[in-house]
Amino acid sequence: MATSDNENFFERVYVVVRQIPYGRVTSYGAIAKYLGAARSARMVGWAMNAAHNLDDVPAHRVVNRLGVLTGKHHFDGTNLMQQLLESEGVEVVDNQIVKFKELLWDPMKEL
DNA sequence: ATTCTGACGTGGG
DNA sequence: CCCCACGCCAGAA
Repeated sequence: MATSDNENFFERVYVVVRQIPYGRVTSYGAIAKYLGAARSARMVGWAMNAAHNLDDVPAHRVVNRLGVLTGKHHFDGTNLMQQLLESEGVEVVDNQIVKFKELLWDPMKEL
């Protein structure tokens, strides 16, 4: 894309996050890597912060590489993120996703 | 323009 | 196992 590829880094993240299947989760690093910014995993998380206003972006399905709901603190409630995940059939114990490895949806692998 | 921070990740002690 | 420091890049003060 000659020049249209200059989409905001955020939007790129959104596109990937929006494709996360129901009941699945992914990590910031995985998304960053898919975007070619593996060294900027933080930016993914930062992008989510902006996505906070978008309903199209299920940020609750994005966790850190350990499967921990690190960003739950940013959600409206304290356990909103966990509730959303559990409502999708994702077990969460101690802010950590159970079987995270099995539920992990890697964009590079799936796409 | 400069400085700090941040929902990460990796590595080292 | 826990704690600390560095890298990375973008946005806000």
